[in-house]
Amino acid sequence: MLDERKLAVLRAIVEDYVSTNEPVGSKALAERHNLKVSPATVRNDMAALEEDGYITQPHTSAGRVPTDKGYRLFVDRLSQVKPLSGAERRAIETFLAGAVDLDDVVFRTVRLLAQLTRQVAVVQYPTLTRSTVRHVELVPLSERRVMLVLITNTGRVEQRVIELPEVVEDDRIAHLRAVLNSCLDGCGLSNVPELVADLPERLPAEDRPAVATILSVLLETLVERHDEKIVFAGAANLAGADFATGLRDVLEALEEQVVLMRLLGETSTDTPSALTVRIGSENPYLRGTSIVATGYGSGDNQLARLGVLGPTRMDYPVTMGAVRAVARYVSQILAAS
Amino acid sequence: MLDERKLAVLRAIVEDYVSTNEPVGSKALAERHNLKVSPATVRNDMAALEEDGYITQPHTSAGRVPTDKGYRLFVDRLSQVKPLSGAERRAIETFLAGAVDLDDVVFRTVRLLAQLTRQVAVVQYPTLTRSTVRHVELVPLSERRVMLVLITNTGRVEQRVIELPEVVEDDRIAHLRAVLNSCLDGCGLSNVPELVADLPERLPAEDRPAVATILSVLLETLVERHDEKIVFAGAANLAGADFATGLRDVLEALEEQVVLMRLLGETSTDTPSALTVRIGSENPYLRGTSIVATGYGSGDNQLARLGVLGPTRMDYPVTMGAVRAVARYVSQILAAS
DNA sequence: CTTGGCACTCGGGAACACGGAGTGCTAGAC
DNA sequence: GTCTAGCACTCCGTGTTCCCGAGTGCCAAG
Repeated sequence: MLDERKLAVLRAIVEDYVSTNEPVGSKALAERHNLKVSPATVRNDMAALEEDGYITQPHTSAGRVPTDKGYRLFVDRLSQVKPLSGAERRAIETFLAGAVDLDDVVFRTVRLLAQLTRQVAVVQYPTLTRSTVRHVELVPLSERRVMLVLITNTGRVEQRVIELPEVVEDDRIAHLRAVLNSCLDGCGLSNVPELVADLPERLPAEDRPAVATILSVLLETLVERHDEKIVFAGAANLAGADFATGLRDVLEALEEQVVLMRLLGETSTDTPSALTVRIGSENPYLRGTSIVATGYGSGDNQLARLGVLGPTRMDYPVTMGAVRAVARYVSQILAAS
Repeated sequence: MLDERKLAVLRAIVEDYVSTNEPVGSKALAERHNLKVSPATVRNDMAALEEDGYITQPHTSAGRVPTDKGYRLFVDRLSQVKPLSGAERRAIETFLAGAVDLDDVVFRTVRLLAQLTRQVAVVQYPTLTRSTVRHVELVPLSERRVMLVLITNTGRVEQRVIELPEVVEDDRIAHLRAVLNSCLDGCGLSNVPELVADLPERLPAEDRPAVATILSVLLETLVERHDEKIVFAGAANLAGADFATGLRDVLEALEEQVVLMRLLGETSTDTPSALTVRIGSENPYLRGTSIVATGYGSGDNQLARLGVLGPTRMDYPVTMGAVRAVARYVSQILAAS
């Protein structure tokens, strides 16, 4: 059905359309890519490709434009991920290496990815659920208030101010901190609830109200944000492109954590480190956009996802190369810290 | 020069233009606002206003549009800040009260302000420089690494992982923590450098390398971010409006912390809690946009600034009301925590 | 000083023509 | 059977013209 040459024609159409943003016609195609055949032949192939739904024409007597299905075939079979240049790689490395804390890593990553791809970059914060407790800190602030600080092995820090039901002396707090740490240190966050379940019973009765309050806040902290935080950058890159769905919808989705989450995470397949590409109508919301995403984190310990979002008419090989490279580097950085 | 009626005409022009987005003509003006005079008279007044540069006409034989100077006069003398409705006030209160930590307060504030004004909201994080140390924490992570956590009275938390030059035992760390806290607790951040200056000398010689490392990181933390962090929300609200300078520039500025900082902060007058309005060309960058901003924080202790950014053609009274109200509420929330 | 009248000016939309790029089809060449 | 050349056809987009209407500026009268 689709012989070699038809595939070559499709590839050429995608490439030309992506770079020129204009429907591509048979004549220009036969010239620019040396297909060794005449425009008429190309036309026949195009007719076949259109028949099968890979391309379409905006109007009679205009050139052809790839459909979502066409892009899909292109991504799956006709293109190779394009590796970054040496200069780009070095730039990534030095830029990410300068980060001082987790926030900074995420911030720099998203900026970098946006700049590299000239699209909107999206990065999910490393999930708490799969990480482990590195340290729990209780800081007395005043007689009735303590601050709970939870530090994970990914460098994430969560803090809460807790209003205690009664006055608790500082050395009791210190003791409780020691108990908590001995109990939780190094444990996976998802195990925390069961690990602290019997804690009140193992402590003096007079401490129980305070302990209960603290634990409830701790548990709340764990469930509340576990993988919700997402940041984006590069919105300015949307200004030029025109979206089927309207710019407004895209901007709204970007600020809606939940939607963004779905777009990025929906595709957590069994191999999360693989590149995921979702094209146009394959997306749950935002039908007019494409998303190139992947997981990051070292090896088996996948932390979260990152990727870029852009118009379906994007340069997939380059974008995929950038996403993959950035994911690798940020994984390295996080593993090292 | 500008009698009562001319001012009324200017006010009417601004109001009509803001609500309709179309140049307003003499006839419509005389009808809609009951000015008790004929269109011809209004035309004479308009000619005078144009002569003085308060309004302009896009083309001959089109209606008039306010200039930046016209908006300025409107804001300064012709309008009153419009207070929020009771329902809006209650909504603000409950929405902000639900915040769990500083990040959350800032996040909710910026979302709220964007939604309330249907513009882009911008909020600067409470500055470190004017706040005080609430607690310093040193958490041993491994033999050669500790985490430094700095908690301020505004609820801000900064943390850094520090690589020590040599192995330091845990009880030395604990001692150092105690010393640091007794030395810094409650002190203004700007005083920290001098307060820790002689610290190495007051400690055993063997600790000095480690202390020096830790202090240098601490000082770095203080200067690095002191008032740079700014977040925005509501970019989707830009989709409809058209900017003189082009949407792309606005989006770029929003992601450039430095530019945003200048836009928001340039106007730190001697009374920072006052509403600041910058109209169009009065802005350093982004000539085509207006900014309504104010400081927040309780009374004399101004923490940072917040505001909204939109097209010069915006509803100033309403926007100013919303900005002022949100600033007040967030000040309350922060003072209480 | 205000008002009604009037001539003038443009901007923008509708109608129209036209050139060009691109297509589909068919008949002939390899 | 597959490729190629030629040809008629179809629209898109652009440029042109025309016209209407909203709005103005000016003038003379109340």
